[in-house]
Amino acid sequence: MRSPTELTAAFRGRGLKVTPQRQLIFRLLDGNTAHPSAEILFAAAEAQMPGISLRTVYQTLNDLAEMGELNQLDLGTGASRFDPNVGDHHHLVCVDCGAVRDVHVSGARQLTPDGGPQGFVLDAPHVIFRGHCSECADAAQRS
Amino acid sequence: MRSPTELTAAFRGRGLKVTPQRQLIFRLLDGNTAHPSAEILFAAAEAQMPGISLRTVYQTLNDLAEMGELNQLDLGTGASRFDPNVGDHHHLVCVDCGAVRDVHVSGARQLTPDGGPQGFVLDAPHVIFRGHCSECADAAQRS
DNA sequence: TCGCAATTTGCAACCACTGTAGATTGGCAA
DNA sequence: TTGCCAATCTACAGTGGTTGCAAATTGCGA
Repeated sequence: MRSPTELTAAFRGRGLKVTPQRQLIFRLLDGNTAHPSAEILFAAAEAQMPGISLRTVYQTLNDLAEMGELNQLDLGTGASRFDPNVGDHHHLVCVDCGAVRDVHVSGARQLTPDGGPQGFVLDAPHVIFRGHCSECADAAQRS
Repeated sequence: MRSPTELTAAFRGRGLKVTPQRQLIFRLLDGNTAHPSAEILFAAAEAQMPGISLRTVYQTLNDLAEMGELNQLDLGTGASRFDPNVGDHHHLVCVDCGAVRDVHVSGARQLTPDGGPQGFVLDAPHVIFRGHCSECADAAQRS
């Protein structure tokens, strides 16, 4: 995702308006590596701008995703997670608490389906490592 | 997933009962490579057993997944997809129509996160290739 | 500064899925 | 073979995540 300033220009260039609500969401996402859900972002936004609606958060996230500024991830954690890092990377997912961490995986770009793409026109592969984060593994150990 | 006959024994062995509804679902999944959703399976089941409930389909799918006979896949297509193939393989997903195809990917097992597992205890990686299947790519071409 | 299209908000609706309860039934034990 | 009872089935309500809609508001180019 580009900086809040650059996004402001990008939105205007598309005929989209730049509202205080959107600027707040830009700032909340800028440099955010927590892979927040819409609800989590809404909670953070509400703390700074009481009265902002969840609907507006969804709307802006969808706009950003459509512009390619944001990756929407479906990792089986219940809600979609939003990732402002749109570079080449992959994900570690804790199946207990839903924590998500970015990771680089060398060799991932070179992966191809054995036997060819089966007629599909394919994007780059996405690698998901599921498991238990240290906190959850520790908690399970103790119990 | 094992054969319907073996599943019958496995269910009884766990103190679970084998009902006509469950046997039907076993048969619908046996050798099924379509990665159906619960709704799709329900529609197929209802055709052969009018009156069967969606709740029962979910219940049985959950039981099978818990027993490790079925993989539940969250691929961002709206609903969970169920895969009776529990061997080592990966997936091609059409982002237009939601079609899913099994693929083998040589080298996938060897993938690891650069910089180590970050404290996570990890399962085997899962590789997802998103793209457009031939039908959807053709349809987009024509329009 | 104006005007209008884009946006925001609140709320209803929708989809996928799960909880619950009462009626039913598989399957073991006698 | 029968009887019992826990497991199951169905119907329906409820939940969580997300989108549709309409009325009121507002950004921003002319």
